[in-house]
Amino acid sequence: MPDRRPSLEDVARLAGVSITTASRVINGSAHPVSEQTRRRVLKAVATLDYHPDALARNLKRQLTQTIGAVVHDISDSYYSEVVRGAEDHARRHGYVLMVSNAYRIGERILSCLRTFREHRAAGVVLAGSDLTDRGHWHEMQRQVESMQRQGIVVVGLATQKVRMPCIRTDNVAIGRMMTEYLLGKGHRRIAFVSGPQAIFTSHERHQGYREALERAQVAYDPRLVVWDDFTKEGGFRAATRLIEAGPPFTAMFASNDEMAIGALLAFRTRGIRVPQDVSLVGSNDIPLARYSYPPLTTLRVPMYDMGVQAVELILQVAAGRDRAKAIRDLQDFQHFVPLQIVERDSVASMA
Amino acid sequence: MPDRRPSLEDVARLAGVSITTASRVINGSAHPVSEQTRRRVLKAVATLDYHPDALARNLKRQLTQTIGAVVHDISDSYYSEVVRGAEDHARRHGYVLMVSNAYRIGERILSCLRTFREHRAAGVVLAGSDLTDRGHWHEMQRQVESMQRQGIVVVGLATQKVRMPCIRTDNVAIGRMMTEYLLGKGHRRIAFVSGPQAIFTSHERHQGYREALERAQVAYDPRLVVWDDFTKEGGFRAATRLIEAGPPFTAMFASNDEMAIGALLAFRTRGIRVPQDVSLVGSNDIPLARYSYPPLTTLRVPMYDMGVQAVELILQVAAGRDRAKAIRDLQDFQHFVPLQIVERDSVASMA
DNA sequence: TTGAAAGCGCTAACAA
DNA sequence: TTGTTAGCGCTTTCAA
Repeated sequence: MPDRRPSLEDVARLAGVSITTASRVINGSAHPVSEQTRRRVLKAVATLDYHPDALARNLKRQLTQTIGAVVHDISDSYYSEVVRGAEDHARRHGYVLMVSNAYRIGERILSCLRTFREHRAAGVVLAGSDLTDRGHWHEMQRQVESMQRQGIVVVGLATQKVRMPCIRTDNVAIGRMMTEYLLGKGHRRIAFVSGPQAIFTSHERHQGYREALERAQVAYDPRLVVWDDFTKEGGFRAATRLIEAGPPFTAMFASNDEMAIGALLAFRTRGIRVPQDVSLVGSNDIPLARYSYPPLTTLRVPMYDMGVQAVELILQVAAGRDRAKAIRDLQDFQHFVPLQIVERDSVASMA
Repeated sequence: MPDRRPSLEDVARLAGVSITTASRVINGSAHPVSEQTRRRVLKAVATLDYHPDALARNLKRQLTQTIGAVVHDISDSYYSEVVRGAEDHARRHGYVLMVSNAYRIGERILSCLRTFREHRAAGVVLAGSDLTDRGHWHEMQRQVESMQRQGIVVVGLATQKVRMPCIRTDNVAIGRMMTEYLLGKGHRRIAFVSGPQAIFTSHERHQGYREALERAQVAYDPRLVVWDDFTKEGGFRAATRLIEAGPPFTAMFASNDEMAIGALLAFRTRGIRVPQDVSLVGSNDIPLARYSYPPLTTLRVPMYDMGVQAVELILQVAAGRDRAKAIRDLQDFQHFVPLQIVERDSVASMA
């Protein structure tokens, strides 16, 4: 066996047929091939341990079997669930998924996009890239538009300042739902632990929080709101600040579960009991949420499905004839995934 | 601007130069190009919004800029940390990472390997694929050997029955260390929650557990050992079974943190306090470990670094001249990463 | 300093 | 039923 990667030509030569015939057999083409020839080719493939070169094939076919995913940080449960769904679905359809962590760094998001397009991805799933930075939009706008124009679908998983199809959550609704839930339990002094200022998701959830308060005629108290990272550490810091410097509160809404887990530790550290002393809710329902202590009341976001659906959208377009047109038609497509509150044990009524 | 993806030829034509010259400018070749020409080309690139085609480039160059990663399940913290390290490092060197979840299904692992080689990955990181199934080894053996022969490095992150370079943990040592730690705290009845029978990692940790017991002259009691999935659910189930049907124990060693988290819930559900009633240790030190209640005493495994190192190995080989030879030389390379116990609050002394 | 041309491995239109 | 051939978009000798 050769050290070099065998090519179709090697197979054809060994089987004593033309390269075309070999190709036909290997691809299971509809074109008729005699049983005997077929066998000879297959034999040669086995002998040489031949594996087709996807690069050459895709180059020729002018299409590709890859999809890119830009995420904030793959080790954050939210993104890993999304990616898992995306990968499962991509693989199911013979596509491979390229993944990149962009850590919400504008330049890095753009660079991932560039890399994926160079690799001729059929589409890109953009998660955790809803930066509020205006300078960044501009460049994104350029990049995404030009990708779309060239037939590469870019699907967003959050509010985007750039026009593109989205599979998303209604973050304002999330903020409202959780706040209303707490209000419904009789809480009036509700602290809000927000995600980073740098992304829209945070602002939207915060807005939902305000809206719910307003509707319930509860005054909005800015001292009850703290912004930090969407991480356990961020939640810990935010809750700590609130406990130490903020006015008293009977409930807290952490804008994602990771932060809620961090807040839980902050409370524990100070001997504050959840939910006896303070109630707590998160959002997203990451797998961990039911294993925290106490199990976290939160809101289920179908992360896995979002990954699946984003990929499905890409697949749809890729399968069509005029991709650029299909993309234009989808420009304003927005699918809002269903949301559902999951009640566990971190909330007490103010009865 | 065209809907079609512009090619180098389009750029050349617009700039009024040859395709060769355009290529030289775009690749920053050492070959001299007049300043004026360079500018014209760059201008054309901008106008057309040209992005080189990585497929064509790699096809020609006979190399590739991609690395594959086969993991068990990307939403398991262990793998997502490894992948994060791998991706960061790959990207730093201009490579893109393709990721696949194989869920420890033999056929699926093989299919990922096939896909990656077809896509001409420079190498593949194999994590969570240390299946004990003999039928599977055989096929793996064939596949991996043929990949290595063709210059594709396959790096393992766990014991492999197939010869390949590995960046790994000494799982027997892990089993021993944690058990000895518990013994050192005066525990004698130590339950062991093992990972799935299907992979070597579980058996190795189990063996370490036995060895430590033996050295300490503590009888091994099979009723104190339960096997289940390496997940929170698995840990919950295993601990529940142990509590309900097993003989009494004062400490439990869960072979990974996820399972420990699950066990924690099982204890809590039954009003068993950790560490007052029973001590608990896990392994790996996933980010969550310090946020559990109580914070988990565990063993730090440098997951991120393992990903980095696995990719580094691939990069080294890819950069060399004779790849197949470099791979042969690395065949038995085994790097054992440093391990360190992290003491938190889930263990009490039997003083 | 520039360009012509060969060819990476493959598919598909066309011919036989 | 089989084969010839023209590229896909790019890099890279080699020649001018």
